[in-house]
Amino acid sequence: MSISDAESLVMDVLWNEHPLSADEVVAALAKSTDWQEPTIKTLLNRLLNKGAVEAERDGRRYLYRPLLSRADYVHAESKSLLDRLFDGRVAPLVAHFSERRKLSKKDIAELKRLIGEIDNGA
Amino acid sequence: MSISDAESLVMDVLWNEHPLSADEVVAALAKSTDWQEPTIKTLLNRLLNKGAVEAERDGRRYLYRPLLSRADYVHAESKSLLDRLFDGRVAPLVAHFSERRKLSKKDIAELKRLIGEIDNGA
DNA sequence: CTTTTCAATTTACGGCTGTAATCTTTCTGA
DNA sequence: TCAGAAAGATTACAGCCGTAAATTGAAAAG
Repeated sequence: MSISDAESLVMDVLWNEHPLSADEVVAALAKSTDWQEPTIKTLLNRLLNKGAVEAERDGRRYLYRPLLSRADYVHAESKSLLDRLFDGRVAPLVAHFSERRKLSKKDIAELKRLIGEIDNGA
Repeated sequence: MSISDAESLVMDVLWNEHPLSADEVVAALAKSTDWQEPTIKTLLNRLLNKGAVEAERDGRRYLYRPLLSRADYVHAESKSLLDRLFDGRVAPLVAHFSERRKLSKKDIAELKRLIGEIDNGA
Protein backbone atom coordinates (compact mmCIF):
# COMPACT_ATOMS: atom_id res chain seq x y z
CA MET A 1 0.00 0.00 0.00
CA SER A 2 3.02 2.25 0.14
CA ILE A 3 4.51 4.00 -2.83
CA SER A 4 8.22 4.10 -3.52
CA ASP A 5 10.13 7.17 -4.65
CA ALA A 6 10.35 6.06 -8.26
CA GLU A 7 6.67 5.17 -8.28
CA SER A 8 5.75 8.58 -6.92
CA LEU A 9 7.31 10.24 -9.97
CA VAL A 10 4.94 8.23 -12.14
CA MET A 11 2.05 9.28 -9.91
CA ASP A 12 3.14 12.92 -10.30
CA VAL A 13 2.62 12.64 -14.02
CA LEU A 14 -0.86 11.16 -13.58
CA TRP A 15 -1.82 13.66 -10.89
CA ASN A 16 -0.89 16.39 -13.28
CA GLU A 17 -3.06 15.02 -16.07
CA HIS A 18 -5.18 11.92 -16.57
CA PRO A 19 -6.15 9.60 -17.99
CA LEU A 20 -2.95 8.96 -19.92
CA SER A 21 -1.66 6.05 -21.96
CA ALA A 22 1.59 4.39 -20.98
CA ASP A 23 3.24 6.08 -23.93
CA GLU A 24 2.12 9.47 -22.74
CA VAL A 25 3.48 8.76 -19.29
CA VAL A 26 6.76 7.69 -20.85
CA ALA A 27 6.87 10.89 -22.88
CA ALA A 28 6.23 13.03 -19.82
CA LEU A 29 8.94 11.29 -17.79
CA ALA A 30 11.48 11.55 -20.58
CA LYS A 31 11.81 15.22 -19.62
CA SER A 32 12.64 14.68 -15.97
CA THR A 33 14.30 11.25 -15.89
CA ASP A 34 16.38 9.07 -18.17
CA TRP A 35 14.34 5.94 -17.54
CA GLN A 36 13.81 3.52 -20.37
CA GLU A 37 10.32 2.67 -21.46
CA PRO A 38 10.30 -0.80 -19.85
CA THR A 39 11.19 0.74 -16.52
CA ILE A 40 8.13 2.94 -16.61
CA LYS A 41 5.94 0.02 -17.70
CA THR A 42 7.17 -1.86 -14.64
CA LEU A 43 6.36 1.03 -12.35
CA LEU A 44 2.87 1.40 -13.84
CA ASN A 45 2.31 -2.28 -13.27
CA ARG A 46 3.43 -2.15 -9.67
CA LEU A 47 1.13 0.80 -9.08
CA LEU A 48 -1.73 -1.15 -10.66
CA ASN A 49 -1.09 -4.14 -8.40
CA LYS A 50 -1.01 -1.88 -5.39
CA GLY A 51 -4.31 -0.30 -6.39
CA ALA A 52 -2.79 3.17 -6.62
CA VAL A 53 -3.90 3.58 -10.23
CA GLU A 54 -6.55 2.03 -12.43
CA ALA A 55 -6.43 1.15 -16.10
CA GLU A 56 -9.23 1.32 -18.60
CA ARG A 57 -8.90 -0.44 -21.93
CA ASP A 58 -8.78 1.82 -24.96
CA GLY A 59 -8.34 -0.23 -28.10
CA ARG A 60 -5.07 -2.06 -27.95
CA ARG A 61 -3.75 -0.07 -25.01
CA TYR A 62 -4.77 1.16 -21.58
CA LEU A 63 -5.48 4.56 -20.16
CA TYR A 64 -4.27 5.04 -16.62
CA ARG A 65 -5.65 7.28 -13.92
CA PRO A 66 -4.79 7.68 -10.24
CA LEU A 67 -6.94 6.13 -7.55
CA LEU A 68 -4.83 7.50 -4.73
CA SER A 69 -5.16 11.28 -4.55
CA ARG A 70 -2.14 13.49 -4.37
CA ALA A 71 -3.49 15.17 -1.25
CA ASP A 72 -3.86 11.82 0.52
CA TYR A 73 -0.37 10.79 -0.49
CA VAL A 74 1.11 14.09 0.63
CA HIS A 75 -0.74 13.81 3.90
CA ALA A 76 0.42 10.29 4.63
CA GLU A 77 4.04 11.16 3.90
CA SER A 78 3.93 14.34 5.93
CA LYS A 79 2.17 12.79 8.88
CA SER A 80 4.69 9.98 8.95
CA LEU A 81 7.55 12.47 9.11
CA LEU A 82 5.88 14.58 11.77
CA ASP A 83 5.13 11.50 13.86
CA ARG A 84 8.68 10.24 13.64
CA LEU A 85 10.49 13.49 14.26
CA PHE A 86 8.21 16.18 15.65
CA ASP A 87 5.88 14.56 18.12
CA GLY A 88 3.20 14.46 15.43
CA ARG A 89 2.74 18.23 15.34
CA VAL A 90 3.39 20.92 12.78
CA ALA A 91 4.62 23.73 15.01
CA PRO A 92 7.84 22.02 16.14
CA LEU A 93 8.81 21.56 12.50
CA VAL A 94 8.26 25.24 11.83
CA ALA A 95 10.25 26.04 14.97
CA HIS A 96 13.09 23.88 13.71
CA PHE A 97 13.27 25.71 10.41
CA SER A 98 12.94 29.03 12.18
CA GLU A 99 15.91 28.21 14.42
CA ARG A 100 17.95 27.33 11.37
CA ARG A 101 16.91 30.59 9.67
CA LYS A 102 15.45 28.57 6.85
CA LEU A 103 12.16 30.41 6.57
CA SER A 104 12.01 32.57 3.47
CA LYS A 105 10.32 35.99 3.45
CA LYS A 106 7.64 34.32 1.40
CA ASP A 107 7.21 31.60 4.03
CA ILE A 108 6.92 34.13 6.82
CA ALA A 109 4.41 36.25 4.95
CA GLU A 110 2.33 33.21 4.10
CA LEU A 111 2.45 31.89 7.66
CA LYS A 112 1.22 35.23 8.92
CA ARG A 113 -1.64 35.17 6.48
CA LEU A 114 -2.56 31.60 7.44
CA ILE A 115 -2.59 32.41 11.13
CA GLY A 116 -4.72 35.44 10.43
CA GLU A 117 -7.19 33.36 8.45
CA ILE A 118 -7.44 30.75 11.15
CA ASP A 119 -8.00 33.44 13.74
CA ASN A 120 -11.16 34.71 12.20
CA GLY A 121 -12.47 31.22 11.82
CA ALA A 122 -11.70 30.71 8.13
CA MET B 1 25.45 8.39 4.17
CA SER B 2 21.75 7.90 4.68
CA ILE B 3 20.22 6.30 7.71
CA SER B 4 17.47 3.71 7.46
CA ASP B 5 14.39 3.64 9.67
CA ALA B 6 15.66 0.84 11.87
CA GLU B 7 19.03 2.54 12.20
CA SER B 8 17.38 5.78 13.24
CA LEU B 9 15.85 4.04 16.26
CA VAL B 10 19.34 3.11 17.37
CA MET B 11 20.46 6.69 16.84
CA ASP B 12 17.52 7.86 18.96
CA VAL B 13 18.89 5.90 21.88
CA LEU B 14 22.35 7.40 21.46
CA TRP B 15 21.03 10.90 20.95
CA ASN B 16 19.18 10.52 24.19
CA GLU B 17 22.28 9.44 26.12
CA HIS B 18 25.87 8.69 25.25
CA PRO B 19 28.32 7.16 25.25
CA LEU B 20 26.64 3.79 25.70
CA SER B 21 27.84 0.21 25.40
CA ALA B 22 26.14 -2.09 22.94
CA ASP B 23 24.48 -3.82 25.87
CA GLU B 24 23.04 -0.58 27.10
CA VAL B 25 21.69 0.20 23.65
CA VAL B 26 20.14 -3.25 23.56
CA ALA B 27 18.56 -2.68 26.96
CA ALA B 28 17.12 0.67 25.87
CA LEU B 29 15.65 -0.78 22.69
CA ALA B 30 14.14 -3.75 24.49
CA LYS B 31 11.46 -1.33 25.73
CA SER B 32 10.37 -0.08 22.34
CA THR B 33 11.14 -2.96 19.96
CA ASP B 34 11.35 -6.73 20.08
CA TRP B 35 14.66 -6.90 18.27
CA GLN B 36 17.14 -9.55 19.26
CA GLU B 37 20.60 -8.56 20.40
CA PRO B 38 22.35 -9.60 17.15
CA THR B 39 20.00 -7.35 15.20
CA ILE B 40 21.05 -4.34 17.20
CA LYS B 41 24.73 -5.27 16.88
CA THR B 42 24.25 -5.34 13.13
CA LEU B 43 22.64 -1.92 13.14
CA LEU B 44 25.41 -0.46 15.31
CA ASN B 45 27.96 -1.84 12.89
CA ARG B 46 26.23 -0.43 9.86
CA LEU B 47 26.10 2.95 11.58
CA LEU B 48 29.81 2.68 12.36
CA ASN B 49 30.65 1.90 8.74
CA LYS B 50 28.56 4.84 7.61
CA GLY B 51 30.36 7.13 10.03
CA ALA B 52 27.15 8.03 11.84
CA VAL B 53 28.54 6.87 15.19
CA GLU B 54 31.99 6.32 16.63
CA ALA B 55 33.21 3.65 19.04
CA GLU B 56 35.79 3.99 21.76
CA ARG B 57 37.31 0.91 23.34
CA ASP B 58 36.46 0.38 27.00
CA GLY B 59 38.02 -2.86 28.24
CA ARG B 60 36.58 -5.72 26.30
CA ARG B 61 33.76 -3.74 24.80
CA TYR B 62 33.10 -0.46 23.02
CA LEU B 63 31.30 2.70 23.99
CA TYR B 64 29.31 4.27 21.16
CA ARG B 65 28.46 7.89 20.62
CA PRO B 66 26.77 9.68 17.72
CA LEU B 67 28.76 11.66 15.19
CA LEU B 68 25.71 12.75 13.24
CA SER B 69 23.66 15.19 15.29
CA ARG B 70 19.96 14.74 15.72
CA ALA B 71 19.32 18.26 14.49
CA ASP B 72 21.24 17.59 11.27
CA TYR B 73 19.38 14.34 10.72
CA VAL B 74 16.02 15.96 11.37
CA HIS B 75 16.91 18.76 9.00
CA ALA B 76 17.99 16.47 6.18
CA GLU B 77 14.83 14.37 6.47
CA SER B 78 12.56 17.39 6.66
CA LYS B 79 14.21 19.22 3.81
CA SER B 80 13.94 16.15 1.63
CA LEU B 81 10.20 15.95 2.28
CA LEU B 82 9.65 19.64 1.70
CA ASP B 83 11.63 19.50 -1.53
CA ARG B 84 9.72 16.53 -2.84
CA LEU B 85 6.23 17.64 -1.88
CA PHE B 86 6.06 21.31 -1.00
CA ASP B 87 8.30 23.17 -3.38
CA GLY B 88 11.00 23.22 -0.72
CA ARG B 89 9.10 25.61 1.55
CA VAL B 90 7.55 25.30 4.97
CA ALA B 91 4.44 27.41 4.51
CA PRO B 92 2.74 25.13 1.96
CA LEU B 93 3.05 22.25 4.41
CA VAL B 94 1.39 24.30 7.12
CA ALA B 95 -1.29 25.31 4.63
CA HIS B 96 -1.92 21.66 3.82
CA PHE B 97 -2.44 20.76 7.46
CA SER B 98 -4.56 23.84 7.95
CA GLU B 99 -6.83 22.85 5.08
CA ARG B 100 -7.21 19.43 6.58
CA ARG B 101 -7.99 20.95 9.98
CA LYS B 102 -5.06 19.09 11.43
CA LEU B 103 -3.59 21.96 13.40
CA SER B 104 -4.11 21.56 17.13
CA LYS B 105 -4.84 24.51 19.41
CA LYS B 106 -1.32 24.02 20.68
CA ASP B 107 0.07 24.19 17.15
CA ILE B 108 -1.80 27.37 16.41
CA ALA B 109 -0.75 29.04 19.62
CA GLU B 110 2.85 28.08 19.04
CA LEU B 111 2.80 29.24 15.43
CA LYS B 112 1.48 32.60 16.56
CA ARG B 113 4.23 32.91 19.09
CA LEU B 114 6.87 31.96 16.51
CA ILE B 115 5.64 34.52 14.02
CA GLY B 116 5.60 37.14 16.76
CA GLU B 117 9.18 36.32 17.68
CA ILE B 118 10.37 36.50 14.12
CA ASP B 119 8.62 39.82 13.68
CA ASN B 120 10.62 41.60 16.29
CA GLY B 121 13.81 40.14 14.96
CA ALA B 122 14.27 37.39 17.55
C1' DC C 1 48.80 -21.84 30.25
C1' DT C 2 44.44 -23.50 28.92
C1' DT C 3 39.71 -23.17 28.76
C1' DT C 4 35.60 -20.70 28.96
C1' DT C 5 33.02 -16.73 27.99
C1' DC C 6 31.66 -12.49 26.16
C1' DA C 7 31.72 -8.86 22.73
C1' DA C 8 32.33 -7.82 18.06
C1' DT C 9 32.56 -9.12 13.18
C1' DT C 10 31.10 -11.85 9.32
C1' DT C 11 27.87 -14.23 6.88
C1' DA C 12 22.95 -15.17 5.70
C1' DC C 13 18.67 -14.59 3.65
C1' DG C 14 14.14 -13.09 2.00
C1' DG C 15 11.70 -8.93 0.51
C1' DC C 16 11.50 -4.47 -1.65
C1' DT C 17 13.37 -1.13 -5.05
C1' DG C 18 15.49 0.68 -9.18
C1' DT C 19 16.34 -0.56 -13.47
C1' DA C 20 15.59 -3.16 -17.41
C1' DA C 21 15.38 -7.22 -21.02
C1' DT C 22 12.53 -10.70 -22.80
C1' DC C 23 8.29 -13.03 -23.73
C1' DT C 24 3.48 -13.17 -24.96
C1' DT C 25 -0.56 -11.66 -26.71
C1' DT C 26 -3.32 -9.11 -29.72
C1' DC C 27 -4.29 -5.73 -33.38
C1' DT C 28 -3.53 -4.27 -37.94
C1' DG C 29 -1.94 -4.14 -42.50
C1' DA C 30 -0.72 -6.94 -46.57
C1' DT D 1 -5.33 -15.35 -43.21
C1' DC D 2 -0.78 -14.59 -41.87
C1' DA D 3 3.08 -11.84 -40.55
C1' DG D 4 4.73 -7.95 -38.35
C1' DA D 5 4.35 -4.49 -34.88
C1' DA D 6 2.76 -2.65 -30.63
C1' DA D 7 1.29 -3.02 -25.98
C1' DG D 8 1.33 -5.28 -21.74
C1' DA D 9 3.04 -9.10 -18.65
C1' DT D 10 6.68 -11.87 -16.94
C1' DT D 11 11.22 -12.57 -15.56
C1' DA D 12 15.79 -10.74 -14.06
C1' DC D 13 19.12 -9.06 -11.13
C1' DA D 14 21.94 -6.33 -8.00
C1' DG D 15 21.72 -3.44 -3.88
C1' DC D 16 19.64 -2.08 0.41
C1' DC D 17 16.95 -3.23 4.54
C1' DG D 18 15.11 -5.83 8.42
C1' DT D 19 16.22 -9.49 10.92
C1' DA D 20 19.24 -12.71 12.80
C1' DA D 21 22.61 -16.91 13.26
C1' DA D 22 27.35 -18.39 13.18
C1' DT D 23 32.16 -17.38 13.70
C1' DT D 24 36.11 -15.15 15.51
C1' DG D 25 38.89 -12.94 18.69
C1' DA D 26 40.22 -11.45 23.01
C1' DA D 27 39.78 -11.23 28.06
C1' DA D 28 38.84 -13.52 32.39
C1' DA D 29 38.88 -17.45 35.22
C1' DG D 30 40.70 -21.64 36.72
